Amino acid sequence: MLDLAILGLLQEGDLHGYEIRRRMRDSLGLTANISFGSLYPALARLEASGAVTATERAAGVAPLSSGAAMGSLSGELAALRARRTSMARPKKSKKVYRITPAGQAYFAELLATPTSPDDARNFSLRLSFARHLAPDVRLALLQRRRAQLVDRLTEVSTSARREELDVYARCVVEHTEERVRHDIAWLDGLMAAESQRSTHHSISQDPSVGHSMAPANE
Amino acid sequence: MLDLAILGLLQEGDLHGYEIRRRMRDSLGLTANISFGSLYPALARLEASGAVTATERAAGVAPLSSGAAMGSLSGELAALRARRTSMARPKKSKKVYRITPAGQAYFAELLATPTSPDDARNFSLRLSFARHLAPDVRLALLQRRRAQLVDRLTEVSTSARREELDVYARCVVEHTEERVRHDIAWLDGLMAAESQRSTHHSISQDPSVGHSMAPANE
DNA sequence: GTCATCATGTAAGCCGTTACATGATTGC
DNA sequence: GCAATCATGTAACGGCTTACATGATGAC
Repeated sequence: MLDLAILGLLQEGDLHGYEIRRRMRDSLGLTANISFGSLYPALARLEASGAVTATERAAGVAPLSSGAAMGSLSGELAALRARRTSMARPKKSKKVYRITPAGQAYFAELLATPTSPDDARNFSLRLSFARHLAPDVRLALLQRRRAQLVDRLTEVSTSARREELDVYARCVVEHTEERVRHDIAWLDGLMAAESQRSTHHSISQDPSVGHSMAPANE
Repeated sequence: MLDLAILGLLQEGDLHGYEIRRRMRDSLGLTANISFGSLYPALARLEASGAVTATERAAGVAPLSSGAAMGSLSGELAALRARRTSMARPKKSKKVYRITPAGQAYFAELLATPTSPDDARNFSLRLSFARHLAPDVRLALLQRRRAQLVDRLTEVSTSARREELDVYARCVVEHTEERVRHDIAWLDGLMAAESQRSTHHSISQDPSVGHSMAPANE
């Protein structure tokens, strides 16, 4: 789950850990901030497994962007220069992560693999990265989620001992049910949009819009 | 969290583990079934700490309540039948749990204590049991939750780099935001109902309605 | 110069899961 | 008698949190 989120964010551009956390909060549908205690070990693991590479940015180095398009080259140079000039090996410095081809493969695998506790969080995360999926896989994702919600709805209405519940418990159950219905309607809307897109797919293949390959911002 | 749910359900009447699990699914707002691997150890812990007592049905042991009010009548019959028919001490039998005064105290403490990861699940659970709370504590619970959601909303709208997101990520974020707004409106409705109730509190103190002290069903 | 914020990490532990194993009850 | 379901448990493990510890950067 964490791996998927990290790799997905790194597809948009190079980032350091702190920034990854911020984006998880407000780019993904995540309710709560992920903790550093799980983020940094995850990054270390991904680096060890070759899914990402880390370039250690030393103190007082100019940011990437100056003139060129992709930043890591100047970044590496800057890091080297900084290491030469000032401190030999700063104990703590900003580490910028970049996804590798192996990491991209891993990401694709994670994204396509259905997960066993297929809850809302998992689904939201996958949907956030849905532009990396083939249209049919994407549609399957939506349909699978819809089927789950429908299952849950019928299950809830079947039990139907709602009259025995007190006001508060009942209102929680009803609110839950309402939310499920609402989510189903939402999914229906998304699926409709999907089929519309698929009819126009010869015109614009890539559903990505308004996306700038921004480097890690400072 | 689990302890709170278990004890809360046992306040409605005696239950065995399997039934507790079912009620967690459809009486509480729980999305997924709790697993037995966490439920049974939790029950064992609660029993060891004296918060609940377990009467083993069909073990030749008479249930607690011979003549008294609470309704384990069917339990007694089952025990009698089991004693008549077969083995003296079956290795596995249905265990019916009952909350103790100590358990009720523990429940009250858990219910009133605000939790650090104060997420939706925690809130739903507490709200389900809100009839056990004093009106002011209940209102505080609602207000605290509302404040959190509002915080989150402003936080999300502050970041507002939504334009940089692709269609899918953006629609996830927007749906999340919409859900938060909807939840806030829901809470507002609940709080309005609360203040209405408080104006009539001399007429009916106990907000519990339509609740039958059902024994563990078979 | 010091305070808040940014930034990276480690250690301990909780809470829950999956997978496994077993026994009792009920319907046919 | 056999299958499905009800019912109780154990063992191993995983993911994520809190609390702790440290260092760099920028504002004032």
